[in-house]
Amino acid sequence: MDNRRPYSGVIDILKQAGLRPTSQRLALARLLFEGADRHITAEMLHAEATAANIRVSVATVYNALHQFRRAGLLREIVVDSQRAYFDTNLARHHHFYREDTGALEDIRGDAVEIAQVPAAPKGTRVQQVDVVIRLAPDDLT
Amino acid sequence: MDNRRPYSGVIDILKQAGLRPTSQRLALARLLFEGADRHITAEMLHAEATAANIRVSVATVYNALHQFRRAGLLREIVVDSQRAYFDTNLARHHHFYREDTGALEDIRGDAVEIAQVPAAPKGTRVQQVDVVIRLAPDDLT
DNA sequence: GTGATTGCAAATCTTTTGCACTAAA
DNA sequence: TTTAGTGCAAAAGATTTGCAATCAC
Repeated sequence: MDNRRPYSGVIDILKQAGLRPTSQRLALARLLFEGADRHITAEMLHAEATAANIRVSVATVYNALHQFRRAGLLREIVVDSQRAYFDTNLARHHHFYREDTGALEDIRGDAVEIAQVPAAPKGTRVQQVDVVIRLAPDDLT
Repeated sequence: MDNRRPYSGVIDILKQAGLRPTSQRLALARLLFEGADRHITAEMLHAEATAANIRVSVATVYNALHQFRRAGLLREIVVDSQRAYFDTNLARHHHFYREDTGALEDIRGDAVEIAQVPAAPKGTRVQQVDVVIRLAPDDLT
């Protein structure tokens, strides 16, 4: 086996997901998975890649984000009806969302207790329970 | 006072919201508020208006929806990062969302118990707590 | 009248698609 | 090789904007 290549951690992540470790997927995966957990939009990721001198088209960023999501490497967070956010934190958790700035912040899963979740309607099953706490600036004028 | 006009209920709703009861606002408000509570997108409302022989432009539908929301007559529900849904049910409540069909269903506010909601970060206040239970078809293959 | 409201079309923004080109295996 | 992946530009879908025409008061 060839273990001399750098970034083998990220390469393995991609391989296990059944995705060819192409140079742009690798670069995007490094931005996403090598640091701390993060919340990101396609536009943000594309800008970061560009800033890091990685040439990727917007289409490829969208492709990669959705491939990563399908592979279970990312989770989509729906907090804005105009743009999609992705979260690298896969643990069960929830979010604070500042509507004015668009900033997202994690809430640990065990910090919110949801009791008596109603049963799913007939013919359906619960896929996920999302809790979003929307925040506004606390202007104490 | 002139009470002979039809739809005075809806007219009053608009007037109290500080919105001139123009013919298209009136027609849209009737579609929205005269029946049972409903979940609707701009596109759906425009199609309904058109089907009811009401001539309104798409832009006016968007304007009206946002004016109604600002006036507190509607609530926006964020369940899809591509389109905005509006809800005429103003009571505190939550939603089931079928990702495959886009169908929304209310969950009574008292049917979900959220315990230990964490405090809002410094400088912010909680505006709203949204719980979305995402549903998938229960294929018992 | 006159200021708010509308319609229309064009613009904008995010996301997707089609297709020729390139690169991984 | 051969097939998946990429870039680009164009298309698509939702929403907003600019501005002249129209309507409520």
